[in-house]
Parts: sequence; structure tokens; C-alpha cells
Amino acid sequence: MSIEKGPNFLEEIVAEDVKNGKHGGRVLTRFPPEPNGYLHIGHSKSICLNFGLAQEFGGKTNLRFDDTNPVTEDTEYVESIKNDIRWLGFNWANEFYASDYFEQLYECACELIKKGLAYVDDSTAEEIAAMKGTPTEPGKNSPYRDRSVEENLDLFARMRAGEFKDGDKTLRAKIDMASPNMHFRDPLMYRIRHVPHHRTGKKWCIYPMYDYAHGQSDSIENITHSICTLEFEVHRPVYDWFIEKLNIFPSHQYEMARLNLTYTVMSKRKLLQLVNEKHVSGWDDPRMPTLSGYRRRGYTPESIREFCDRIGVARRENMIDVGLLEYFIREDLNKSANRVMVVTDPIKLIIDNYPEGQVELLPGENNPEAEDKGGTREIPFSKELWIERDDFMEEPTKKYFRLGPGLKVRLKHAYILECVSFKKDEAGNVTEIHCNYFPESKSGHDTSGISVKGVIHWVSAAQAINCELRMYDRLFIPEDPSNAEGDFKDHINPNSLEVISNAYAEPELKKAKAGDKFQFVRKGYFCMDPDSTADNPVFNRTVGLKDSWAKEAGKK
RNA sequence: UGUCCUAUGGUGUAAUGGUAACACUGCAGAUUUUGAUUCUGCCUUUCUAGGUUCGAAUCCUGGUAGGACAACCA
Repeated sequence: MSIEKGPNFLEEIVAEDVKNGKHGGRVLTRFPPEPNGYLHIGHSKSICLNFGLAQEFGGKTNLRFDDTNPVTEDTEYVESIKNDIRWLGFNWANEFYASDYFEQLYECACELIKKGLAYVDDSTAEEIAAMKGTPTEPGKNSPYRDRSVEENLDLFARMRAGEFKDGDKTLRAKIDMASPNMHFRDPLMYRIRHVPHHRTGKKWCIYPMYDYAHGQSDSIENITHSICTLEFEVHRPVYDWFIEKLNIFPSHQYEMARLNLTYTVMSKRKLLQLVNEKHVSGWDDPRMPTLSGYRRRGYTPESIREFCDRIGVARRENMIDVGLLEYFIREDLNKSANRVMVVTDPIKLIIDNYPEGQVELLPGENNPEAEDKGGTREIPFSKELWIERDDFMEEPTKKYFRLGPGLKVRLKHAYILECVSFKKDEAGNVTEIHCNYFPESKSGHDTSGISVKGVIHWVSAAQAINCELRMYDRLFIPEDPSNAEGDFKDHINPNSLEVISNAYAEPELKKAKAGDKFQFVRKGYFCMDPDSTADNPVFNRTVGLKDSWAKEAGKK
């Protein structure tokens, strides 16, 4: 956790509990995902918090799948979740499932029935909703509320035995239909679902509800600090009620604000829609805020952990600038990613006074920011090069210090060039740039005495390898797509992916493997995609470099 | 016209009754064979009205604003 920052409110609570010897000073947290979707960056806040808190105070963390709704859950999700947590860099003490506790939960329910604290209700979903009242009006008691213990026990056993159809009966806690807290108005404990479960198969046809399962699961595992998001705050009295009535281990729930990111949607329901309706290529589409999406995009676990640590934890709603996440991945990759030159929008440059057919191998530092500079590679240099179309301006402005008629520029790792002429097609597009080079200006051996302000990247045409670049931008146009007018999908950015199929890279990139990360000099950080083939290497743009020139140029 | 939660620069988060700070963003400059990185400086902050106190971002009361809660979802 953060060192330079004060402790967050949860660290304070845990520190106080440890100091006071609560639970013998033991700390056990849990991360409780429902296996009905892939983990996203919001989950990583919870993961970093739960695992981080335990690490900080010498405790442990369980992974518990909250699998009480077989309709939406699947082992595919279980596997992806485990994979993503490991990737983020955390190891759980135990892998548990709420479904492991179905039998115990059933027995607890019988106990509550015997205590007169639960009853079988024959009302339909509509009737139950109608009797629930509203936040400002009290509800009404169900006509089945006062069944005898014997009848309830019998009915509940027959529910389990499969004698009733889906929806025919529920088991409800008998609390207070007039409570100002809606969750106290006889919450449902069990519903009938004749649906096989991803782990228990056909063993059960009644499944516990979240409110009945979650707290007891925590309690069964002896969880000391159960952290969840703010929307569960009103559930806490129910959480405590079951624990108290059952007289079991007193786990305690603490709530914190969820993570919201600008230009991002973060609900699994919405992400599932994006996947199902093919707005993205899958859960791991590099535009998705899922951990698998970020991984494919080229984000590192370190950068995400750092992000989660630095955004802090509090109880007020927040909206974090996605630019902060980008800051952390740039910070990480700046130190770790090797540099390589790739021309994304090529234009031919010919050095008139360079010998025909000559090829020089010039050394290039792989990473000036790394401690050992990342070693060097050899970059072929010759008479014909590709340079960036942007790096030539027919009528250069005063502040432009790249190439233009009569202007001099440095080719990175190579020579200084002076532009002597250029050709255009009928449409007026520049097709070819001619330059002379200064042989004594070679990088590292420059005795020319010429000083230039601009440095551009380049690729030797004969040795260039062709590659595909996937240039990603934010998936949504508005800052807060979930609260924008209309459906969130109306606000998808139509230009969130631009594919460049004719980029030229220096031959060094032939060695790249899927997942390898690079800085394409002056362009941004890129990560090789698994879609790559020998003929068509594919690179995802993780994030661009900061670009104060674009800002300057944009001012006009 | 219910219950509960929250309110500190543009965005987050600290300050735990004693000089409002840190990061990001923005702006300006220095350095630079990446208009990157790095470095320096600057801008901008306690929702409001009362009260308690020698002293309030912090405690109390009222107001205002935002959020959560009426799934056989979690």
C-alpha cells in the first residue's frame, strides 16, 4: 500500500482491530466474484485491496466464487477469473465456492424455521413485489407468514426434494415488513430453480439468495474483514441479522466506493452486451476494461496495481480520469520497453548522395531509460528509406523543426540530412523526398559541427518488414457513457479502432513474440497481438506517447 | 415527500481539534539524437448558514447537492 500517503480508512480499521487483538489479531479477507463474466479494472481495485490488506497485516485472502445463481454462471468464467487474479500477481490461500456450503446453508435455514424466523411463501413474484411496499410506504405481511414450524419444515424439505415448480414457493426470513430498510422486509432466502449448477450439477433445485448466502459464507470461512462496494451498505443489517440469529462467527462487512473510469463502462451486464452484440471482438478485446482486455492491449500487472494503490480508497463516489491509468502504464513501459523504429504512414525518402547498393549497420540503444540501456541492436541504413509522412512539411511553419524544403533534420541513430527536393503526384500529394546526407554527422562520431533541432525515425526500405498496427482509442465518446442521454451503446466511438496495414518496421521486430512490448519511437507503446503470423505481425497500440507537438499544432 | 451514505483544487486522495498537502491534469521554462523521458517553477481547494472552541476541513445543528435502497441478480 501507499507509503507516502496516509492510511485509508480500511487500513485504519484493520490496524485498530489487530492492535486490540480482535479475532486474536488475525486478518482474513476474501475476494468473492460471481463467475458470470470476466474481471474488469474495477475488480482489480477490490483485489488489490483485499489481498493488499491481508499482506500488510500478515493475514491471508480466500478466493470464493459466489456461485448461487446457476442461471448465469459458468466454469469458463471461473477459469478466466483465476487466471486474471494470478496475472495481477496475487495468490489466494484457499479456493472456495459458495456452493460448497449449500448443505450447511440448508441446515441453517431449517434452524431459522425452527426458531420461527423463516417461512415458506406461496406468493408469486408479483404478489411479493406488491406486498413489499415502497421506500416511503410500509409493506404488508404475506398471508403465508404465520405457517407453523412443522408445515414450514415440511414444505421446505419438499422444495428441496423437487416437488414444486420454479417460482411456486420461496423461503423468506421473517423480519419486519414495515422496516424503513427494504432489505428487512422479509428478504427471500431461497428460490426454486430446476437448473443444473456448474459445480453441484443436478443435486439442488433450490438455491440461496445473495443476502442469505454471502454473510454466512464469510462466517463459515471466519473472514474477519469483508469488503464490498457501497451499494451493499443497506444489506449490512441483513448480513448482521443472519449471523446474530444463527449465532455464528461474526464476520463484519465494510463498504467502499467502487471505481469509475472516464470514457468507460464498468458493469458486467453492459460489458456482456458489448461482447454478445459484437461491438467488440470478445471479452479480451483490447478496448475492453477487462483485465484480459488490458493484458492484450499491453498493460502490465504492475501498472494496474500501482494505479489501484494510488487512486486510494474512500466512501465517496468518484470518477477517475482514464488518463491516470495511462500515466501508470507509460511510467512502467518507459523503463521496461525496448525502443524500435516503425513508420506508420510511410513516404519514400531518397538520399541522393548516398552510394547505391550500400548498406550500413548502425548501432541503436534499445532503451535509454533502462539501467543498462537495454543493450544495442543493429539497424540497417541505405539510400532509400521510409519516413513518416508527418515528418515532412511542404511549407514549414516557424516552430516546425522536422523536414521541409531546405531544412535539416537528424535521422535517429544515423546521419543529418538536408532536403533538396520533393515530388508530387497530380493530386498534389508528396510522393518522394530527396535529401543529401552529411557523412561526418554519423551518430556517435559527429564531427560535422552541424546542429539540428529535429530528430526523426526511419526504416531502410529494402530491409523493412511490413506489419499491421491496431490503433485503439477510447471506446466511448462521452466522459460518463452510463449517464449519457439514451442507451450507452449509442455513444460508442466509431473510431475506437483504426487498422494500419502497411506500416514498416525495422527488421529487429522479426524476433518479437506475442505479448512482447515495445516503444515505437516517437509513436507510442505497442504490444504484439496473438493474431500475429509470420507474414503479418500485428501490434496493438497500448497507449501513445505524450505529444506536445500535437497540442501545439492543434492550437491553430 | 422514508431510511441510510457522502461532500477538500479540473480529477483523485491526505491532513485523525493546531501552518490545507501529495499525485495526475493544465500552463511556463531548462535539458534532450524520441516535440518522449527527466528537472524546475506556477495556477487552482475545505458545499452553505449558524454553533462549540483560544483555535474547526475535522465536533454539533439546520440547509443545499449528489448517491444507494422497492430483482425469485450479485
